[in-house]
Amino acid sequence: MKKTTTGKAGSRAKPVDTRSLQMADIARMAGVSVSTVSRALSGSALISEKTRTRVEDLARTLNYAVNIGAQNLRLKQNRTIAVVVPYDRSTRQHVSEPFFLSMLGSLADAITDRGYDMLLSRVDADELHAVSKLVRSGRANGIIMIGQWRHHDQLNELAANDFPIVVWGAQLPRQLYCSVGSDNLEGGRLATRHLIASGRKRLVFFGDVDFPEAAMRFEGFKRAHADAGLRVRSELCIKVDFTAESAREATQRLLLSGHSFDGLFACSDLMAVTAINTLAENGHVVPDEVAVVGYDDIELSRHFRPGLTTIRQPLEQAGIALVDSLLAVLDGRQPLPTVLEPVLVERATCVVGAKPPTVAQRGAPGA
Amino acid sequence: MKKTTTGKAGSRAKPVDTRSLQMADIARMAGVSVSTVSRALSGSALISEKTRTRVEDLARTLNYAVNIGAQNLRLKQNRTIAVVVPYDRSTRQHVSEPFFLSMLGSLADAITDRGYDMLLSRVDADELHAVSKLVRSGRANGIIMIGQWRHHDQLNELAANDFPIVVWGAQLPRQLYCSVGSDNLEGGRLATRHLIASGRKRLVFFGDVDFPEAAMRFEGFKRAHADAGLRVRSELCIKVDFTAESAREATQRLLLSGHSFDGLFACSDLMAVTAINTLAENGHVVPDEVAVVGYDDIELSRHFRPGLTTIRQPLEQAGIALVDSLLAVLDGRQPLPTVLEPVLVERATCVVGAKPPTVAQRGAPGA
DNA sequence: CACTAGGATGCAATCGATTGCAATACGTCC
DNA sequence: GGACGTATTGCAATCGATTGCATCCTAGTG
Repeated sequence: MKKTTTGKAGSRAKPVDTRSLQMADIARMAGVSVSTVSRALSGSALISEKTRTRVEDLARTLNYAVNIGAQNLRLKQNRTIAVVVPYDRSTRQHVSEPFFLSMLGSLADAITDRGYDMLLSRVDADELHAVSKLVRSGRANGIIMIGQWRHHDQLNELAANDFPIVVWGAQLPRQLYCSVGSDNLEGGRLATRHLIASGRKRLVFFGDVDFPEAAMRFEGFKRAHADAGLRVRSELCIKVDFTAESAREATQRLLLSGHSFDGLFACSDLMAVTAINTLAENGHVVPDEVAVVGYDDIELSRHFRPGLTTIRQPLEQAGIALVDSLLAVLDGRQPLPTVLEPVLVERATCVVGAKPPTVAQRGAPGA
Repeated sequence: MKKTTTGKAGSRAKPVDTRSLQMADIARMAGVSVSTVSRALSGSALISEKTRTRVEDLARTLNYAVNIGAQNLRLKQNRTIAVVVPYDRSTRQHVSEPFFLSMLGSLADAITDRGYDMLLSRVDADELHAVSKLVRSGRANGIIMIGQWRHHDQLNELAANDFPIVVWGAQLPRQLYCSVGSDNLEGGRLATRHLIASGRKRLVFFGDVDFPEAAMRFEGFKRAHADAGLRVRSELCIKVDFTAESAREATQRLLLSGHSFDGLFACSDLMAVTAINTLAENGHVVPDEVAVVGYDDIELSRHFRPGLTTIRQPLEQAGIALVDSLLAVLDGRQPLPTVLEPVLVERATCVVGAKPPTVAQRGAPGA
């Protein structure tokens, strides 16, 4: 009942099994040894022109492809990079958050371009150490993790063991792993400075400073205030996690609180957009009464009206930098963290019969 | 200079190489054979309780993980599903198109839940046959392709050779492969009927009927007209591909053409949103003058104002159906195509001081 | 013609696991 | 005490490739 895997041609009964063609088959048909086929297909100089052509033609004709698993096993390589998207059970944030998705696209391009395969994996953010299994088990050569979350220490521990990982996120003190991220402090400062420059004085901050990225942006928020001789109003600094619901709630609470404000810096476009919508639903005009600046410049922002001014993270560069850094790590080098320059993307408010994008408006505080 | 791989303990010099731990190491340390370790770790009943515990503990302590490559080679499996996102050089559409990305998230979840890994791969839409290499080379067990594009025939050819593939897209006549998709005809009909029900009579269609999905939606568009005793105005049916630029251009050309219209059905939310913005920039009020319905219900639409009425494709179900169908195919069965029910998502126009979402408005034709 | 250099090819070990079958150990029963 | 059953364990083949080394063949040279 078992398949007798003799060297005989065997019964060519039904190809139903799609039992893949192997080198041995090609070898037999070409009348040479497996070694020769292997060498011919890998372009070894040892093989004569004539033989190589014959083997190559045969392989092409039969639609043969080298079994990568076996090849990898033998060569101890695998040309695969795992991209890990942690998800947080508590905030229920997951892979479909728009920013992550854009990042994925950018990574897919960069990885493919370099001839690697991309393995996409989600892990519970509380089980980050589990990712090491991807490498230990030979699934992937190395890992790109999107976001540090609250797990700087876990990441450090991994890196301490020479684990090939590169992280998208903030550059932190005493960081053992290589990171790629935009300059969050500068980003926060740019956004805030923009609001201040347009005459806003009572600025709201939306973000969760438990996340390193958000903490840095908050730092920038404070610096910009200091630079302008303004003080940060702690009652306007609100902890909002990266979900739309959280932002909606926070906005409503803010309106109810009665604190006045005329500007808002949100740590993500999603928050910003939700805040704007919530404000509008409550009869407040954006940007006249409240100017809003977001972060990330996701696809959404490009189509949103009123135009959402935001801080763009150069995602394409990010994908490339992440991949190249990881390849460097795999190559035994120790690449330095990459800090990308965030860019303020100022979008004109294109209301019907759009006013020119004047910057120095002054509106009555909301609520 | 070469590594002498003798059975000796060898020089434990530097673990720099991170040369991975193997079963042989565990075996040596546990004082048993490799076979025993393998059985112990895979929970074979042949192994005594005592030995198993010892081996398991050792493995855990040493942070050992079975080399999946070798395991797969031996077991002739690989528990990996490749998700292929074709990109089209001509329309320059690629993986970051919002709808694709949402689909990815949904697939990642479904695949992970079933204990498979997900390999993400982009291929040139003109080289679709190249995907078969992923399976022939043992990279993945099967393939989920997102979108049929214009390549029904190529897909059929693959499927004819018992190639394990499942496709997200329309169900077409004489289709050999398994597809999962929403009922595009019904979707188009729903959207159109909604426009007609709100009193619109001169409807624009935006889409590229070279894509089967769009063609079906157009069919629904025509049916709804017929049902209502209206005629389709061919001068208002415009070929627009799935990019924002194309939609913007088309809208402008439409406005310049002087043809009057009071409703618009776009084959994607991206088109719809772009059209709305372009209309607004040209001084036209949506939805008063022109009512717009999109397709997909991407994240963007949830946050867009005026609220975008759209046809939702149930992505979560889609991901699950795609994965389960593929698993069925891999299991040798022939799953039937899945047709998911599209849903009309009606969003109130939430302008400041929002009017109630009355449906029966009648506006002056644009341009 | 014998000898050799060197080009082309094949043999067999190897990568790190799994598993059929043989071998061993131990206890029980006649 | 010997035969036998059962519970464990190990040996060795195998998965599909790559590659060091041996072998074979041919042509060139003295």
